[in-house]
Amino acid sequence: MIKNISTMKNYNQKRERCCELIEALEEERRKINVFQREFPLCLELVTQAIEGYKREISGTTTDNVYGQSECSEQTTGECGRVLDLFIPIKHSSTFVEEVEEEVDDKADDDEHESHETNIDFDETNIDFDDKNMKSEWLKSVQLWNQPDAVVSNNSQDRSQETTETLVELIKRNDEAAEKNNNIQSPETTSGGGGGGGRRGQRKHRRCWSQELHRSFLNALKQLGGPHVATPKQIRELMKVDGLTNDEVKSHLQKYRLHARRPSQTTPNNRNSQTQHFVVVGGIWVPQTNHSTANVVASGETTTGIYGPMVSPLPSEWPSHSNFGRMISEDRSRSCSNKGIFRCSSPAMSSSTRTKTKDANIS
DNA sequence: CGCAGAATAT
DNA sequence: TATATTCTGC
Repeated sequence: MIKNISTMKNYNQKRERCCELIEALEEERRKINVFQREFPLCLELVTQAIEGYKREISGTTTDNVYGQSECSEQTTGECGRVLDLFIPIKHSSTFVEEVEEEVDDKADDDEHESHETNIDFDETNIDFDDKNMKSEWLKSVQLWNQPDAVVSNNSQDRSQETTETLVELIKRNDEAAEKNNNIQSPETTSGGGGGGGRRGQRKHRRCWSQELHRSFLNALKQLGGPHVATPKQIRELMKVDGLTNDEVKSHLQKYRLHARRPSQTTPNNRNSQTQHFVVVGGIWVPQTNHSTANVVASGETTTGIYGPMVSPLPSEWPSHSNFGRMISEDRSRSCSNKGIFRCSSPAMSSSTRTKTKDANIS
């Protein structure tokens, strides 16, 4: 009895969900269509997924209730994966969202899904080079999430795109993502009118596109380097709408970490403190010129953002790279030391800085 | 309190 | 690994 009810309910849920997904997928497919050449497989996969779902809600009704997992295997190998990957795109429908969130949470807590209720395509099943696939997919997903901005943007450039690589597409995607970010971040606040609250709900991940990062670096530069610049200042300088201090702070933290590590690759016999300086200097002075760039470039091939970020944009930097002009802007914080900072004693490392600075002020 | 930075979580 | 969140000290 109860079982039946819950079963029914369950089924309806799934059905609803499928419809939703189909719609979403179809929309997505339209979008991918534009990139058909670049993402033939994606297109295919999405198409298959759609078919799979359609079959699911039309044909195999009853089995479905119990046979969800079966479907994932049988309907299309991809189907399950596709769904899996698409789940994160929660469109509207609070209900679905609710359900999915639970799933998410559980999955978060322990990757081992024992809840029979839902579609859990064991991620571990997916062994073929899904790792790559997935990341690619995710990127694509991001892409499709973009408002038409991307589409138009891309279709516009399309002619040249023929020769462009995925990477470049993705870059473009990044840029658009930035726009998107600006839009979506403020929306985080309240989940709509009602009871409100809705526990923590992590913020949308800010994606630091190249543009954004460049802006960040630019601000950093103007402020006198990663060690003197404060998140707030940076944010103000960047003038990016929707960018929060926390985000900048986090990014800055990461940046500093990256800035520090590569230093070890450049064994600078001195003490570690000296190292900081050299390297940091290298980063601050992103001259295309090899001697300095070297420090960074040779150090890390890994990141792709931090090292490369500096060198690949030669045209950008030199133009405003008048380092002498330290826009000392304002703020008590970023005062005096600016000009002399870099040449000042190595002893003044990041940790010391704050105190020194404050001491100077007070 | 707000901010910055480090530490930790996801 | 990249970003978010929390913890601390000022």
